[in-house]
Amino acid sequence: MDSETAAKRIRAAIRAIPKGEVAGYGEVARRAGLPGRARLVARLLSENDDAKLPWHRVLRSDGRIALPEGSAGYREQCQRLRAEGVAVVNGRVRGQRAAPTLDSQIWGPTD
DNA sequence: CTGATGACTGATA
DNA sequence: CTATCAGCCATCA
Repeated sequence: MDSETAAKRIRAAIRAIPKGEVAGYGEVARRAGLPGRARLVARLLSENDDAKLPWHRVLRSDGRIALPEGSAGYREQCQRLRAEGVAVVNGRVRGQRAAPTLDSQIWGPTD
C-alpha cells in the first residue's frame, strides 16, 4: 500500500472519532489497518492541512496531549477539546486512557 | 547504506 | 506517580 492510501485510511479513522471522544495514535493506526504506525499518524497530523480533520481528538497512549506544553498546537488542542465537552486537566484528558473508551462506542462492539 | 529525528508505545525500576 | 530504556516506522542528510 502506498503512502497515499495509508494517509487516506488514517484520516478516515480520525474522522470516525465522534465529537466529545478521543483516541490514541496507536488506536487510530490500528483501526486504519496500519498497526504499529502510530508515528506515521503523528507525522500526518504534523503535516495535515485539513481543517475538517478532528486532529485534536488524537492523544498519546497515556491520554496526554502529544504536543509540548505551552506550544500553540497544545493550547489549540486543549481549547478545541474543552469546546466539545472533553474535560482536559493539566494537559491530560479526564479518564485514565484515551482509546479504550472508543472501541465499543465508535467502531462497534463486534468489529 | 548508516545514522539522526519525531504530535509514538510498552516494559521496567 | 515519574524516569529510563529499548522498539518501532517513515523520512531525510
